Amino acid sequence: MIVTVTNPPASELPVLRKVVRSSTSDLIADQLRNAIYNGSLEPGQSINEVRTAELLEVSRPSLREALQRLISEGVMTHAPGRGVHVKKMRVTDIDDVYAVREAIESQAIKLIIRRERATARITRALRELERAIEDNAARTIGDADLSFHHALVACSGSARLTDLMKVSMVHTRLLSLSDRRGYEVRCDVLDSHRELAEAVTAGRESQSLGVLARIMAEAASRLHGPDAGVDAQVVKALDDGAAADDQWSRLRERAQ
Amino acid sequence: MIVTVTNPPASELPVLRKVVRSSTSDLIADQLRNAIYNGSLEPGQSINEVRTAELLEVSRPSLREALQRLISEGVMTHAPGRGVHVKKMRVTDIDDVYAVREAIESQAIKLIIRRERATARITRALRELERAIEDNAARTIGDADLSFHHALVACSGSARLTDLMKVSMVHTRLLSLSDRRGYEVRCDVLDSHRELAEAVTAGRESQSLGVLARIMAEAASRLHGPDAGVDAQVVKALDDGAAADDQWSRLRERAQ
DNA sequence: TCATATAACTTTGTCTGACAGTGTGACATT
DNA sequence: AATGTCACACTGTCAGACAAAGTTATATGA
Repeated sequence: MIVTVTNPPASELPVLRKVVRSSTSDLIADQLRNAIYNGSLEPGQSINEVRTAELLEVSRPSLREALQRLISEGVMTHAPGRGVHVKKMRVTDIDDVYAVREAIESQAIKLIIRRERATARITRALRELERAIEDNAARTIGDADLSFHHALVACSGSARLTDLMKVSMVHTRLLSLSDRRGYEVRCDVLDSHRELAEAVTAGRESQSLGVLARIMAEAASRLHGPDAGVDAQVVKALDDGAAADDQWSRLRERAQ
Repeated sequence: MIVTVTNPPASELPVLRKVVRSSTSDLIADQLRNAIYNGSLEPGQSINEVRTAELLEVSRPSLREALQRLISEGVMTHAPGRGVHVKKMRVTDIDDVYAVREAIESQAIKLIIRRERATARITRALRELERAIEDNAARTIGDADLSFHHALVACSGSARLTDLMKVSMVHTRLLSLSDRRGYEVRCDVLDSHRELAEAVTAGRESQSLGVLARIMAEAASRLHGPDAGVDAQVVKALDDGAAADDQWSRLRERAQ
């Protein structure tokens, strides 16, 4: 069989991947989203368009495009005439966010089990969680916790569910950050998550769903808890005080 | 107790609602989304920024903001250097969209039953569906079908699930519109939906979830069906040929 | 002194115009 | 037939502008 050398079919060059070029507004949205996720931008904080655009060295239109993105993700809110603010979660948001997460993750579990998908990522994420708990830093544990749930959904192989999970992660983080008690974690995270990982890996559907429901309910009730008040005005920073990204600490100051 | 007359607390004037002022980009996004939903804008069609902006009598930046919105909703896609196109669903999208819908609607059902929420809207939507089936117009039936599922989720009272359902509706519509056979509906929609409505209203959780799963699976398999090919290049218009909005038929022509 | 009204300032919302970079199609060339 | 070249169209991004809306500060009157 003769194969021409010039212009070989894609299958012959499996090394080459589709080139990904992100637009400016994509990059801006990513930065802002990360800044929110890691606490550099606090809930309720307003985004000054000119200053932020200057800081990022982009034009105002590009920034505004990115903001639209974040607004439709529910990560920022738009107050007409008053601009864009980082979404500040209220008490009513707690159950709502966790309802969505239970929807996404339950479905992911069903898909994983029914389609018998590989669960290596989940066990790997569980090990990361174990390690984070040893370090005993709330922020690290929180990250590992969310990563675990992301891994769970990613295993399902559903692109859309995985995307939804990504924004739900930010929502969850915003819930904690909007809580006046700041960032907290339950001490029994590891047990329940290990149980979940094992049940999913073993293909025990109803048990998995049960454990998941329990995890969600407990997380929600922790936020609801006595004198919780996600509604609070004052917002505490993350308790391990990990140095926030330089750029964004600057932004936080300058953006008033 | 003395209450000042000026600036009365909101609770005293329950008639007054928060004024909603939509931004231009909001309105544009709505128009484009509707145009996609009712088939005026076909899957794969590209959006010429200058022409579309002229047509809507808005500036290019405002249009671009709206497009960002739609892109992040997964209703349009962005090809770098080549602009924005109406999302063209592929075979792999079928199961993905229905997986998300099952996730959302299952959770909605659970919430409705556990929180014992009113189900009037569902029965009302069912009656609309009955009426639409009598008319025997595929497009009307499709609308009523989706409205039913939207009503179901809205009943749950979860704002986020309801929002997600709204975009899932457009995704579902895009699935049908991307199918070369055009718009079709199963003849047994009514039976299954009536069964679902009754089960939910009666609070029978597992039965409801079962019926829902069946509805989703059947809808997906219809699209997968023999010689289906959502991947198809040619796209048939809606079969009842309801006159598409004047403005948008113009756009379709002019936007190439 | 407190509350309201006026003024000054800031910021948003939107538009116009501009221009380099990239994609596209026609045409010439090898 | 494949490649190279050119012109054109469109996108991606920016700077600047300005009215409208919000915000803060100042002045005025009870």
